[in-house]
Amino acid sequence: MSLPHVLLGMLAEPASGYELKQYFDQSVRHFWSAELSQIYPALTKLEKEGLLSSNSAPSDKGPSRKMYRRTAAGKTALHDWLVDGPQCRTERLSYLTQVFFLDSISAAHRTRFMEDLKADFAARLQMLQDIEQEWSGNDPAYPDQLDDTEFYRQMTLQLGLKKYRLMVEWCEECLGRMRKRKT
Amino acid sequence: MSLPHVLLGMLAEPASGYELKQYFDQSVRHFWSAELSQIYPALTKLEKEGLLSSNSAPSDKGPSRKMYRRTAAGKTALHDWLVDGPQCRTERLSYLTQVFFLDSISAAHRTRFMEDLKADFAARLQMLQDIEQEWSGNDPAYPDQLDDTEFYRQMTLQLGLKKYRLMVEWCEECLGRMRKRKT
DNA sequence: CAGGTCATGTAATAAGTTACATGATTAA
DNA sequence: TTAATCATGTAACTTATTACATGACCTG
Repeated sequence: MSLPHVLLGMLAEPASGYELKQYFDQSVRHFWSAELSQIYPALTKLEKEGLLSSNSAPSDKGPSRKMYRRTAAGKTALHDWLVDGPQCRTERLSYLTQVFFLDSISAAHRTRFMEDLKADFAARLQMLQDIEQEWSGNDPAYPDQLDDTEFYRQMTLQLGLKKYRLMVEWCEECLGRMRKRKT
Repeated sequence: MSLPHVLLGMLAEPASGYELKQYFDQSVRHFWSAELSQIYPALTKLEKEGLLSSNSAPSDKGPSRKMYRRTAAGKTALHDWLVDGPQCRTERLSYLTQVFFLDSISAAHRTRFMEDLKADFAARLQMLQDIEQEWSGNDPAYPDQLDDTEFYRQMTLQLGLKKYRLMVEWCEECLGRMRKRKT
């Protein structure tokens, strides 16, 4: 039950469903995502529950948009969700189940697998590094003098960077250990 | 579409649905899980597709069990899944979306949140450390002289250990940075 | 006027969780 | 005999993905 809360969080400023999808793709992409076909019904439901209100508004480009804003009840719901403490659902990492059964394929295929995995993590790391470079370059307050809103967002970016660095490192270690065994 | 493949992977040795659930809870719990209500239909479907076969067999304790075994086609399906390369689905980490919006609550609540998060990661780390200690204590081959099957399983354990250590470290860093800002 | 992007939705399917239902066997 | 564990399943619901449908507006 997180998507509704993420939407409530993003609606500190009024926005349309279409815009919210863009926020997803720009800012939280490395730890959450949602399709438009999931966002629109979720917004409708939140409005029905009184956590959001909406009105039609003209757009700069294109047809008129349905702008949603958070109600007082919506703000409370967001607050409650956060104060309730961390939500750690069970992670599901397909690629780790694959590593777990990696003995089922040939040594050559295994090496290939771990190299592909490393490349994938390296690419994700690069994306986050680009974001950080841009952010730190444009904002002298980066990272510890940022205002609260940006400070906590930076914390999630920092974790992403650390994590993907670790993933790449782990892949390299694995490849090294695998090489040693072969000889 | 991973659960069927995980089941195929686990069925290197014949097992019942009930046993497979126990394997889930014992071995891959930190990166995959499944309920019995999901496992049973999945097994039925895999049998219908010819990737598994089954027969009834008496149990040591309790009623008779339906033992599944992997067919040749099942082994091929597992092989293909692995050779096809790493499956990196989009991760969904609720707690990171919460951190992202942490500016919405009071400083005291934020600190509390990060401390709870740290405690959660620390507990998970402890569990994995216990597993490692037992394993390395009982098996002189640990970790680099293990046979292939166990070697690749150990790699997933190693990543878990690294990752949760990093998570705890990140929480501590965050708490430190938050403290500095307050003054 | 054709193709792109802006904009909002529905339908069908897949994946996963929670609750419910049933019954055998065993240990206290 | 009664509670726990062993054992298999169904039903209802939630969450998420993919495909489909529609139409406005803008640029070349």
